Amino acid sequence: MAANERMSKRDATRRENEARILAAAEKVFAEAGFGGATMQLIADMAGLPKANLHYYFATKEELYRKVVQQIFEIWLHAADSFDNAPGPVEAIGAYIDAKMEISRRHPFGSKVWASEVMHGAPVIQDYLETTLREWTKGRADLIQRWIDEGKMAPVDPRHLLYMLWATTQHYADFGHQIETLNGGKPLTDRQWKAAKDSVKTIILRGIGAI
Amino acid sequence: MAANERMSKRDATRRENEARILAAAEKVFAEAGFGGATMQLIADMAGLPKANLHYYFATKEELYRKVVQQIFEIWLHAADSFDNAPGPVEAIGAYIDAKMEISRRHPFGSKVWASEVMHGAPVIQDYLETTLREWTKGRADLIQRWIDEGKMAPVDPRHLLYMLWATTQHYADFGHQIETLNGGKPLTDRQWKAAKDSVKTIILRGIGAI
DNA sequence: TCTCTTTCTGACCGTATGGTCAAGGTTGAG
DNA sequence: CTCAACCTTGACCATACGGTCAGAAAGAGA
Repeated sequence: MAANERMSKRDATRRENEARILAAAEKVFAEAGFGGATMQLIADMAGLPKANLHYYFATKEELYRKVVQQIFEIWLHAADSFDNAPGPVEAIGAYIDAKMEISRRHPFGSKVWASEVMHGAPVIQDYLETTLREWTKGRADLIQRWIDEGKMAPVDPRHLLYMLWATTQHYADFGHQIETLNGGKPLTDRQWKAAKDSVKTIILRGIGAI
Repeated sequence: MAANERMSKRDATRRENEARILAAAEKVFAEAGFGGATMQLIADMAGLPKANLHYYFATKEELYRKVVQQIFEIWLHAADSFDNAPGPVEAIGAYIDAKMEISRRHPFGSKVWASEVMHGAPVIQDYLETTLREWTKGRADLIQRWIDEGKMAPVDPRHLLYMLWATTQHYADFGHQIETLNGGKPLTDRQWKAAKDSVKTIILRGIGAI
């Protein structure tokens, strides 16, 4: 269906239902894990009968796979921040901003992703071995080039990438812990900014880019 | 029972069985999540009939709680590295070493801990609010003192701590991803050392301590 | 050895879950 | 208006799971 065609009522309903189900599933999978999540709970949260879920998504696995893929897309898109930057300060700074923003806006997705990887990536192992592996190699090469050009200190590019992932995703995956240590209150706008700035400052200075 | 008393056969068996069950449970909970883990699987892995598990641990929740508590102990013990150090370089360096070693030696425990926190800490919320909160405040104050004394750059102590946790635990929690990006092979001794050094270098330079 | 306590285990039970299905309702092209 | 395709849903099913229990086995103390 082309974008300029008028959408039929059916198409609109389908699209909306799928979106509701996916959103509900993301939340339930994040909060209960794959094994702890139930189709009934997802259905209730989406406001649909359980049998209807199985009309749109044949099995729990299929629904889960869609959720994980959706997250992977967002995740990869943030990687764009890395490109078209003259040097490490701009690239890594923008990447940290983007990933921190994802942690803030998509905490459920981040948790589902973390859970998937922690359990051995049963669903997205092929993505790890293809897309992610290539992406990582490309960025590691880029970082190495910056090092060779004297734009930053000689650090292991891969461990730097792991550090970026770990630090930014921590704010989503361990958000509950952070909230608890913040007096039980979610981080405010100001605190999120402070978090971003802290991470950027420490890492950029840590790699000798500033 | 005092330590110098001879242990009866019964006591020895009990101790051994509990240890086997806890080890098996840690692995299964880490790999499948609480919801995905089954008592049958834990029993098989421990080499005991399922009914026997329920003799030692009344419910799945109780077994899980023991596993999580065990991990928290190890986690807290690593925190000792922070003490009795003259300044940030020694303290944070030792802490990174200790936590990286835990990630390497107790990857299952780390995953269970991560999973527990990600799911809202249903079991160890009270620990977060008491022990962890106090520990964090103490170390944050200590870091602030170092800043005031000019031993390191002014960074937000709490965000620094989060960064330490995130970065070190990442090597356990996302170990599968790292292994995949390492050509499907676990990190070698040399690579673990490189990881530790990278983390220490970037962070210690990042906080202006070296 | 005898006896009491602790430990072990196969068989069993109620429940919750993922998934199915048939019947009825709704939509839209021709 | 018609009808075929599509969507919705309550009721249902088979299975797998956590947990129970009665009785057998093994150990400890006398």
